Amino acid sequence: MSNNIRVRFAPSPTGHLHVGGARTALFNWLFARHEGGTFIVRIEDTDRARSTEESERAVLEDLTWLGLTWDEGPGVDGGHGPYRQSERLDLYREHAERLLASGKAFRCYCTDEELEEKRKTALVEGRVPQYDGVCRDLTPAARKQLENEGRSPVVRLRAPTRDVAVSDLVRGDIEFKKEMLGDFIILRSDGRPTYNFAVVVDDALMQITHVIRAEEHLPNTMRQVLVYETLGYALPAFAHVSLIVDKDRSKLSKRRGATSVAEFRNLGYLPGGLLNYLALLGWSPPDSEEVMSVAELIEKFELERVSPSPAAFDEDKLDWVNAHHLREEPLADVAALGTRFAEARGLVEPDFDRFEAMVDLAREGLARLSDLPDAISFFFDGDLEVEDGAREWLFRDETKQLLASLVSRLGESEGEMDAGTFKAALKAAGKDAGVKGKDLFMPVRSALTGRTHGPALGEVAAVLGRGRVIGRLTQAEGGS
RNA sequence: GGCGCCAUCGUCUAGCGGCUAGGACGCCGGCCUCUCAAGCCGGUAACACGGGUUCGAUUCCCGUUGGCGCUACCA
Repeated sequence: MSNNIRVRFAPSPTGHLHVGGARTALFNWLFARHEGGTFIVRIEDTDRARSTEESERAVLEDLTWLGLTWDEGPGVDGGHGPYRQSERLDLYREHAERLLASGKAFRCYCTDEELEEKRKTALVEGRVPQYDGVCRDLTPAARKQLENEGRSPVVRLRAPTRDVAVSDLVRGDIEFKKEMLGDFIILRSDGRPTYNFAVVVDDALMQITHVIRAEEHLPNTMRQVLVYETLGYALPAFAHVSLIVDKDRSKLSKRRGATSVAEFRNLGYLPGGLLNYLALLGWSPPDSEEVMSVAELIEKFELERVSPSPAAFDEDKLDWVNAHHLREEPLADVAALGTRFAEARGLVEPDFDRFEAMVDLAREGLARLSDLPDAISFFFDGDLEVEDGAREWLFRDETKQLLASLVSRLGESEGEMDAGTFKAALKAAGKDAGVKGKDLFMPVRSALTGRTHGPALGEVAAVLGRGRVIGRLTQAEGGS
């Protein structure tokens, strides 16, 4: 069932899942599903100051809501765990120990202040700030001395000084100059690993074959390649996808609107709609069919068709994609997702079939589920809100007679009232009153829904049911 | 500052040396229709700039400009 392709999504639990992260996760997931590989989720929580369990829960929840389920990760053991970096500390220590023993890494006793001082001086003198290697070849005696001063060392990699070339699946060949970095830290003074070290140890141990991540990590790739090499592990393939930016080309910011998956969920977007839109940001299908189900995305997805340039988030198009999903996804799913939006507005319908029927009629005109309550509120009992435009139709001279005629026509039919019987009665009543077209429909629509816009009238009447229809017509007739 | 990435309609994109530069969102019209949507038809709008390479560049190379990222004991 699965081949040897293994990819991972590695979020740091510092808040809700961002749409950028969601897209990275999506590309990994689609690639894995398309290739029949394994999708792994790994929690990068080595930054203890910012990571919280609550955030981890939130991120995992967001992924689950999107349907991006993992084959290995928190809660799903696949033999390469644990899947939380905070639980893998011994692994990093062992690897660092190994490098220390072979002389490929060394302990550095420089303090933050000393380093900061040197950095400033370098900047002032117009040099590139870089670790100067003072602790590179400390004698055991010198180290003892420094430790006696109470300094706790970090571990630095003895970085090979040479250019590094990487072949990226979406960007082609990239070359990093050797001047770019000095001996960088792999283990902090408290024994926790730095990002670039932990990532490599984890990716190697978890046998990740394709590292698909955001472009912001591109410069890190050089360090990581060096770590792979000194550790003696084989390099994975890299694919750096572009960033999602704002309309004004800057980083996606909160102030401009929703940025997290949770926010989009609350705004009434469907998981399938959001996923579809996100996929279109930086990837294009081989055909020109842009509205796709998850199954179609999996079938069509290829890394070769991922674009290297940053993409701006466009809510208009998201709405358009979501609107399509709203009316094309299974009615039961849409209705189930819509329930909480309706109930939040006090629109509770115990009969799910009837609720489904309402959603079915309303979804034609919706872009998001948050618009659902407004679109179906008139189906519910209680005081019917009547718009000004609707009131005008009700006050017309001919309306009273028309409605009376319709009530009596409806009285002639028996049993269930479906859209067909209602329409037949409507037509007959129209003949009685000598009106047709707009003059026939609008007064009735107004009486039944209190509005001048809405789904097909016959279907609306059927969902309302004979009792409500006659009740509302009678009430409107009396009031007109 | 240094290093790196990116550059086709307002936006998402197709294009992989020869195209009237295609599609989608949006916008503007029209059709359909009881209405709103949807749907259908039509319109609007782009190869950042300058050098090369080539018979021929949107496409390949270099530079400029612009945008973004990295430059932490954050990820």
